[in-house]
Amino acid sequence: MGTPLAFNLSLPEGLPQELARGLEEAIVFRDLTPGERLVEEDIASRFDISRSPVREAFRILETRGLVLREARRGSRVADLSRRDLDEVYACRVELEGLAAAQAARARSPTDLDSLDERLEALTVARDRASPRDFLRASMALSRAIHEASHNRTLIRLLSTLEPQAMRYRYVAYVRAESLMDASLEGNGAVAESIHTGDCEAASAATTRMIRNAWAVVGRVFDESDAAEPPA
Amino acid sequence: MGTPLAFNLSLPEGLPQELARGLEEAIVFRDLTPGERLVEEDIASRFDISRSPVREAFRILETRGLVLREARRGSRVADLSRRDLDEVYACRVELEGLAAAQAARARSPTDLDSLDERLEALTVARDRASPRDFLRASMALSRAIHEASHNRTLIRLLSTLEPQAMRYRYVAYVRAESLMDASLEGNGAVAESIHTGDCEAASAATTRMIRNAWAVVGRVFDESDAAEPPA
DNA sequence: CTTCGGGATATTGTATACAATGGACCATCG
DNA sequence: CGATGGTCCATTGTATACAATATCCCGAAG
Repeated sequence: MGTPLAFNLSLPEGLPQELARGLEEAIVFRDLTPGERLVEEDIASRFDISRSPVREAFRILETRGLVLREARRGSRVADLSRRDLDEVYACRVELEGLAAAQAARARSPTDLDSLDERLEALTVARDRASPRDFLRASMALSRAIHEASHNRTLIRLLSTLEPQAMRYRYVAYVRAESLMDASLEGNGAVAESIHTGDCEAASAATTRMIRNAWAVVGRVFDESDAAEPPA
Repeated sequence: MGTPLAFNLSLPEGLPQELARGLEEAIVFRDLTPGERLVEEDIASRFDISRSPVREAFRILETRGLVLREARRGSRVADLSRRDLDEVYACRVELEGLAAAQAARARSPTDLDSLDERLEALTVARDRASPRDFLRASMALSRAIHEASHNRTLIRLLSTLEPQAMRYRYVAYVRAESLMDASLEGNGAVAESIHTGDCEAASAATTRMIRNAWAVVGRVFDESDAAEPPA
């Protein structure tokens, strides 16, 4: 297990949200390991806050599939498994494809600027060859695409699905940094289609990219032992 | 506005979940009207409980798109709009299609029994010509299909999407009861494909059914003034 | 040696108390 | 008469206290 929870709480967006963001990063980057128990009082005292915002943060993470809560039995970090990976990617293919198509149709000039900006940042992160930075940049770009769809319901669904996917991507990027190149290339193609306004192309480029990532990330996952065997 | 919150709390599944279920029905069936403010203390005192479980219930409903929460400004029932309707249905086409396809592949004998049972119940509800009963039965059938996919991530996503759709379906069924016939027929076709195990057919039947419903429900919605004009 | 039961303990679920903030109302001033 | 500022109040956000329950440990019985 990694560094235990070394982040600070600012509060521009509410304590629970801020805490959830920190815990989410800790889970994605494996500072909190799969299956690890999360005790409300522990987290609360660690950040010198009460259990109320901690509970709310746990609920947020539960809707993102990162934390499992069982009534009166406590919470724990969700396990990683090949089955879960397949579930997440099957959903991503559909929803990301839809997001790209709608983004290509509904995009605004502001959206395109945001897209270009974040694609540039992704390139920079790739050159730094840091899986963490690359993933963060990739997450930001994805969100920009989702926003460009101007479909708030879709954005809501994707915001609860993407963090779950990030965990598998992180495992894969650490073991095979070259994967970042493929991701960068795929995202470039998607961005271009969105610029053009070609819905079909945007959707096709996206589903192709994600299906490809699915295959590779899945292979790397099977070769690693990132999964926690059920105790 | 309708009967204000006339349901009781049993507690087989936790107080917040039970409360959320009741409030969800109240919102779907318009006992709580779009835009209506939801004050934690009011609900709490009405059911003789404290604000804690009420807050948790609100959060659950927020993830289902039924309640909007703004920091320190309180919660209110989400508005209905043509735009929101289109957003929800665009997502449903993709996710329900995927669920049907995976159900056709992964179904177990138990799943098929459950499917038949609920399809039968749907027929009965149609004959009763009660939009409420029909919707409840329809929701149960949908869930059975989702469960049959054995894709927990997909189930999670759909459980946060479907309640939002129910609101629009309710409005439409009240104004045009004949819509229930179309729904029954569509669901029959889907169930048959799942029985057969034909993924393609199951997916196609589902997307066809939902796209058709989208068109009709949208038309009825436009003709009604179910939407709350932004104050 | 294993199994069953009972009590202690750790942890969550709920209730209540307190703090902080946003909005409304009203008076005053330009 | 309209704008501006200040005070009050309604409501949420956070903290703390209390209740309930699942789990673990240990001892006794088979």
